[in-house]
Amino acid sequence: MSIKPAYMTATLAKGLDVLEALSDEEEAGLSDLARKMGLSGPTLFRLLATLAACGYVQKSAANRYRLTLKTWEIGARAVRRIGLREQAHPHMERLATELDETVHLSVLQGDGIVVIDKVDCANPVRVDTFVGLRAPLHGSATGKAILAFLPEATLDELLPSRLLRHTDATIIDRAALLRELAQVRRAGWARNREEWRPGVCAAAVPVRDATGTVVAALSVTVPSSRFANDVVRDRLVPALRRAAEAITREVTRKGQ
Amino acid sequence: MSIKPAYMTATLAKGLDVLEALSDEEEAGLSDLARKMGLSGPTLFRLLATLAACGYVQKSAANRYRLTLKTWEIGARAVRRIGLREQAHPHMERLATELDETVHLSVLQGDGIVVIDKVDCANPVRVDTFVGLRAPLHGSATGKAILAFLPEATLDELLPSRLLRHTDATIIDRAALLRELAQVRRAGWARNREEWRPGVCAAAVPVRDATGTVVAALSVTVPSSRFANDVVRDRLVPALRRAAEAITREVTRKGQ
DNA sequence: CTTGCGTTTTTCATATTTTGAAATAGGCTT
DNA sequence: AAGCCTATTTCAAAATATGAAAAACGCAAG
Repeated sequence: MSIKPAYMTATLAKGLDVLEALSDEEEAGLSDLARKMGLSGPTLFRLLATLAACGYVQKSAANRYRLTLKTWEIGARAVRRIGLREQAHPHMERLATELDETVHLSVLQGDGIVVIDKVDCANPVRVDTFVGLRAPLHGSATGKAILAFLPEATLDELLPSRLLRHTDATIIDRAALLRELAQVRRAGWARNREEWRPGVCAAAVPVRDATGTVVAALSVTVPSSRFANDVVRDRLVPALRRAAEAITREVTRKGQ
Repeated sequence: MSIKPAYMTATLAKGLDVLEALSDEEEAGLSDLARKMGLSGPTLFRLLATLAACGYVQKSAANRYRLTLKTWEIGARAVRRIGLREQAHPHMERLATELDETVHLSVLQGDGIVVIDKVDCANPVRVDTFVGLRAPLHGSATGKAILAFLPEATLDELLPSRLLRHTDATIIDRAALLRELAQVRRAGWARNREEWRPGVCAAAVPVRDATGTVVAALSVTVPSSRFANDVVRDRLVPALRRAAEAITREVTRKGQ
């Protein structure tokens, strides 16, 4: 993974790659991993020993390695610093109950969005998601709701020249996406109709902080069967908007 | 941080230390951090460049560095693999409502416990905690509830020879702690009376998986003023126990 | 109990990488 | 414009990481 800019300590990069590789699997053996990553046995052995010594990885009696929760712990502090989550949560619960749909709070992270909190609905027919889930910017309602309010320069950096196709409905034409983003800006909400995962739709609104900057997005993720246009317009979007505004007020109050 | 066992690639260890150092602060400048960590400017510069290239760190226009959510994202997958959380959450909500106290789900991680989920109570007088919080094994109800059911060998490894004192009430005598753990085993629940943080008490019960192994602990964290003995015995503990059993049943069912 | 294969761990000489001093370039303040 | 602090770049020296090969395991099958 990752490009190689001028200054780069190779060993650290390799170690981080190991971390990432491990996060893909329940657990892994040394030689398997070495093959998969193109590292020599001894090298990976030492990287893993270091990761283990630093507490990022655990080695079982059977010589299998797995991630500990240390990365998560470190990251949790970063998430906590965003704040927002505690203040948003009660509103998300209310929303999930009112709409009986799964509600997500997500933020921009790298070239995608990441779900930092969610509240499941009671409805047994629901989409499988989880806190920590990453979604593409151009293929998610959340992504579009955030993209639409970004400075143009940032947007250019974030959008790759070739938008990846995930389903038949994915918007891969840059101009078309920009048109849609303009529409999102006008309407104040974004939608995703099976553009990333078949059968999955969503509606999202931006969440602003006290200064009016968009810092996150609030969304409901809905199976296609329940995503009729009028329901979205008359039920989902108004409720989302109310919740987002309530969150902003909350943050503004708490902020001072 | 961290000891230096035989096999250890120094560069990776340094890079990980940088990650940890950054997690302590909102953001940091290069020279400050270099001083604080005892690294030379250029070295830290390269480590940060690598961390940035790999997406773990972001560099602002003003040359300030801060963690991204990448560590959290990686860790979130590990947490997700534990499962448990989704299944436990509804029971935790019920418990928080019933008792009007903050409920935590925590697991063993390194030489402490880490909160992997929580549900706040409505009561405005409550203890400040957060998902991702780490607590000492011997100074928390959760820690004791987990310790008590560990194989003796593991327990020996986990408990340092000198238990750290956090408050006047902290149990720092190993023999006393072992006696208390025996008591926890007998009673099936553990308590913490201001042993870690002044004013903060808690009661915890172990959570077992389908095989009967203790995999987590469920706890209520309560300000001292509400932690009367009879309340704990008659109200908190029975409710905790019911919830923990319900979670175990849930996990057992879902597992097959 | 032995043999043998696959894995992990250790050793070690070599090549590479990392390192920090010093020089350079930016920024910001006065 | 001068001064001070921080970030970057360069570069030769020094420390480190590297992988081949050897050694140690662990395990399954004979």
